[in-house]
Amino acid sequence: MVASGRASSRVRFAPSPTGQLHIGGARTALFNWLFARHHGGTFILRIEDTDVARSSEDFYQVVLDSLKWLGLHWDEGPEKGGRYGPYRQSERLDIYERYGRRLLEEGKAYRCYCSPQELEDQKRRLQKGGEPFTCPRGCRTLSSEERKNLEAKERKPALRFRVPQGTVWVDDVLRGRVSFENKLIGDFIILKSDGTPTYNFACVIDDHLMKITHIIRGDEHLPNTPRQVLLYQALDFPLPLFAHIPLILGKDSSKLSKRHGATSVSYYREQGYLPWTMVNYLALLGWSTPDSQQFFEKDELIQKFSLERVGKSAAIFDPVKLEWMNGEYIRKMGPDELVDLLIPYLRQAGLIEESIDSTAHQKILEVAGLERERIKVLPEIVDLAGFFFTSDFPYDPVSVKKRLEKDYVPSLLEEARLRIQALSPFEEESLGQVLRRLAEDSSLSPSEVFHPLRVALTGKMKGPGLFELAVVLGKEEVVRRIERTLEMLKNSF
RNA sequence: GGCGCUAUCGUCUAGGGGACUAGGAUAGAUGGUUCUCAGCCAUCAGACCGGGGUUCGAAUCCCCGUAGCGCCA
Repeated sequence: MVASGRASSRVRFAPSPTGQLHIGGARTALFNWLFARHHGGTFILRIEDTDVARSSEDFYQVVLDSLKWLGLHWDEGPEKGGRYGPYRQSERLDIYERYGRRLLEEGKAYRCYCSPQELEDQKRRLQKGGEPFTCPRGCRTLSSEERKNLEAKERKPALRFRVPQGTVWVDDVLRGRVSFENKLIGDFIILKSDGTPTYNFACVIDDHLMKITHIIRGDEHLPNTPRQVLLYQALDFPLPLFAHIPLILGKDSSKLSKRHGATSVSYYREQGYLPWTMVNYLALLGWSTPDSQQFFEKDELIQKFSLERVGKSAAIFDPVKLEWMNGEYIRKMGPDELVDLLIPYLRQAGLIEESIDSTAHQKILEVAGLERERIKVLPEIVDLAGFFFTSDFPYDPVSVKKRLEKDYVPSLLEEARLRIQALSPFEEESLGQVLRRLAEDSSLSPSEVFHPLRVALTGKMKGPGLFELAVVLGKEEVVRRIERTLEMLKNSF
């Protein structure tokens, strides 16, 4: 099977702007992009927006933005141009019409005058009998006189492809040779009565005109492929190579669709996932290396990717593993890089100023260093580390009850306050010594000292090391927070 | 209803006749490290859809079922 591409490989991703770019579409785009980059070929973006009712300019923009965010930049397409444009099908209607006329003149297509309602009825009727589809009026064999009659009634015809007899063989890079009986396909519409092309027709013409060599697309198109192959043959176009990649399914194992909710690329972008996490995770849905490698850098992924190692069975999208992977990538990141990503979220939460001086930056850097192993998605930084930036943080009731509302705590905090105040220098090591000494002097275990103090300083039971976080807060602030906690306890008892 | 695709731990997967007491990742459980959480380390539990063949030998090849999914302006 010829799955290897040459430098002249041309592949495309052809989304419909009828919704957000979803995970499945992104994965298809990714495999095409990887294939092109691996072989030094060309990655083309084509917009299939002939369905005017469902397509929108907003979605068009979202799809482009999502692809860019993922880093799947196209070589030809909207905003980029290219020799084979236009790259939006809505701007290519005259082309489809031309080819439609050609097939009509060659007798390979005919006008069909049946109404949608008639066709619907016919379909239901035939479905029961298990018969292949034929159009109810027998438009296939209409005489010119009958045709004239119908046209006089102003009924607009659709253009239907005359499927020849025989068997179509589809050679698929991943699935081998699949056969379909022509007579079961039935003459299908190529141009609707309003003049817009059907998916199969527009797709074939564009793929040919854009010189696509490898059609890598979702499995759901495999049943469409024999129709397309028939069109290639009728139009005398050379066949490209097909590769139908497995679908991505939702938790309920039905096709992952917009209905599943959190399935759009933009959603994960907003939720604070890193673009490369998405790419890496998506690559692993349906593709793997012999050693099941989990992490790839960009160049490495391009270098290792191959169609041959794409699996055949559908995969369920697992947000839990995606989250894990995002956490891993956050931990791998350099501190400066992480800080840049965190700042927008801290700003949005009103925890830091618009402008950040070097002191502030330094503090964020330290906080990032302390919290990085806990962050799985970027916005978590707000809940995790809010207390570093504001004294007005919430006290978790459970933590207060469990760690602060004890008889020994007020005197302990009072003593801690005094000793910390006297402490100089205020460093992790010296603070640790002081607090351990305090435990000893009070006949308490270190934990009995650390835990209440942690809640006093952060409002929570969980978080970074006590000494580390205290040093970042600074002595003054630590003392202030202890005082405030004492005040709070006095009032509640 | 017809046609098509697919079928290994809950999930993502490795495996392409003997190296399989079926490997890795994730999620789960347990223990260790530690002031908590997270992380890290160690350990455990967990799968070849069913039935027939082919073969000395089948997760791997073939057939039939079954199930899931997809397509049929």
